[in-house]
Amino acid sequence: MAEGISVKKESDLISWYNQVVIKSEMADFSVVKGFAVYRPYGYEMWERSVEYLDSKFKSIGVKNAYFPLLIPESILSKEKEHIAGFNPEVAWVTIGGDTELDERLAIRPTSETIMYDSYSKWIKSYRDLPLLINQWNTMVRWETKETRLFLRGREVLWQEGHCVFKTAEEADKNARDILNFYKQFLEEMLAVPVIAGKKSQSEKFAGAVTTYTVEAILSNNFMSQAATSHYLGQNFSKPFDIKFLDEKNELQYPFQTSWGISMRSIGIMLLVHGDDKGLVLSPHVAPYQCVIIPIIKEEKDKILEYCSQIESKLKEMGVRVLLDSREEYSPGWKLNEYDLKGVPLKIQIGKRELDNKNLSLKTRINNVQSVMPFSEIGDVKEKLEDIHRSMLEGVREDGKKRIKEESSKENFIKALKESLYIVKASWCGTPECEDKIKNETGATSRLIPLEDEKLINEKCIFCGKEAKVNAYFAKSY
RNA sequence: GGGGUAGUGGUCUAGCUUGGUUAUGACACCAGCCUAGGGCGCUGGUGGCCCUGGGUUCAAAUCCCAGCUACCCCA
Repeated sequence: MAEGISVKKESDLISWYNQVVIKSEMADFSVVKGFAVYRPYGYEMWERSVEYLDSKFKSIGVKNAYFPLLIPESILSKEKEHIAGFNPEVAWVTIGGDTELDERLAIRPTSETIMYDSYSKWIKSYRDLPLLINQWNTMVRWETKETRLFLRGREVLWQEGHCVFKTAEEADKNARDILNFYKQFLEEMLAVPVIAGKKSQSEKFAGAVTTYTVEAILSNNFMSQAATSHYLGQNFSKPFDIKFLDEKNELQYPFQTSWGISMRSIGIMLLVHGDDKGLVLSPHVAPYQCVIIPIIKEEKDKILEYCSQIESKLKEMGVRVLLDSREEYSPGWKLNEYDLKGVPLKIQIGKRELDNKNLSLKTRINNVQSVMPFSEIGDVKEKLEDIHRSMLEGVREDGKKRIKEESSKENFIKALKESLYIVKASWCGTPECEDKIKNETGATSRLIPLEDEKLINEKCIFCGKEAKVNAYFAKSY
């Protein structure tokens, strides 16, 4: 059984994170670097996430499909920027059995190329568009940096959507609509507030025209990219020879999007909400939304019967509930255990509750205790919604305080170097300037707001040239 | 890409400097008893290729080299 967390979240975020993830039995390291084991308690949250997102995608007509794991080098290399971006982290298959392959095969780092090879055969006419396909799979990127459970692996569970449209407007709208789904998912399911924006030239996806992103703010003033959605323009349709005849019988290259969210989103939720006692889960993804802990001194049978009564009532209401009537563990032990596991609501039932026909509730987020008459047990659902809301709003408020508009270069560098706060500043947006910022501070631009904003300053905060946009800067996980 | 730190039953660890009986302790786990409002108590028990491979030595958990894994710092 699990033991407590021995590191404070504030003093060492990564040690704390590893302990929380492993001790709560969400995930574990395997023998291969960067390849994690996701255990039932963690995987169940991913399943819930998949279910939510899948129905969102399907609501706009996206269908699921499956494309091969392996991509021939010649196909992967068709789009120049794309291969240049991914080449350093591709894992290759070069031998089958004991036969050297004529052409090496990439384990997909992402599937644009292999999918668009098929798309070029399928798309002939405007009547074939839009083509809206998604796949749930895993990809492999050979990370050389530290790998982390959920947050950065060499093998990553995710979904990748790949859509094709007649016009640029439709495609760009699709990329933005999907970004909005991601934002909704992160906020409604994981209680993680995010900021939506565009990526800079150097941070965008290799081969994209525009990369849209949603980023979460962390307690150490880092930002973490939770999902991205790319408008690809005709960058892929041209090299892959995807063409359609329009209504006027003219050949056109279509416009494309690709978009993905991975298990990293779960890791971000853990970072954002966890505390020194362990996980703090939103009721919307928690495997158990509440746990009933019997406290037995006398009248054991009556108390247990009352517990079962509460359990079946909650189940009837559609609440995911666990009745832990194991006698070999004390109530105190169980309270700590379910704190570690992040169960949103604990219900303690002893003689007091039995006699008064009520329930003692304790919330995970703030450890507040309250008493509820059994007759009002229907309010538990509402209580769970309250928990989700205060998790979301609490972090949203906290996040706002971590962002500062800045126009002094000196403060900008100091703030980023020491992660004092997230800096919003006006910026020229060039890759050269971004490179220098990264070298000097260790931070990068995380996003540029979607809507045009009034510039904080007319000059770029770093190089002093003409500013083009406002941007958020922070170190990132 | 460069440098550093660590790896001992499931977990955390002692031992390593200065090589030498049966590898230390706590927790967890198993059996039995006892218990219950924030990690109950007692008794007994199971469980180790001391990360892997090589080297030095009469002798290696201990010294040396390499690899693997995790973590940290720098670019």
